[in-house]
Amino acid sequence: MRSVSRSSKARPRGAADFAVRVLFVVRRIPPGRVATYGDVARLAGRPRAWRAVGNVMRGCRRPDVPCHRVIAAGGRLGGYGGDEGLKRALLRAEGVTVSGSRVRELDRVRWKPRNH
DNA sequence: ATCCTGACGCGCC
DNA sequence: AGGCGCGCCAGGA
Repeated sequence: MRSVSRSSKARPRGAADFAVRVLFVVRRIPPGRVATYGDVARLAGRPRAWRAVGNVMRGCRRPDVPCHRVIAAGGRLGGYGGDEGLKRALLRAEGVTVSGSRVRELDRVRWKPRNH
């Protein structure tokens, strides 16, 4: 047994590891599907770090990271650098029905990753 | 180490 | 239907 005694509170991993995980998760979201900030937080290993997820998204400007597929809870679009219209257009282009600032039938387009 | 800021979530008015 | 406030977490000054 590895009596490693890992401190539950302490983060043995790298400091910016959270951001890396978040980006990794977002990159796995397939086209036509969306995930809420809460979903990403949970998949990244921090169920209550939705806030931080948003901050990471804010700094993510990479083309390989489909940050437009990350929306707010309840199907609300959330932010997108102030260009909510662009986010809406991108989602619609992928087949996601968006009404106003709200994604319709969230349960249907919500990305459900398999338990790997 | 402390304080402040946020592409949030959720309840309540 | 909106808007407000509080709680949450990570990063930067």
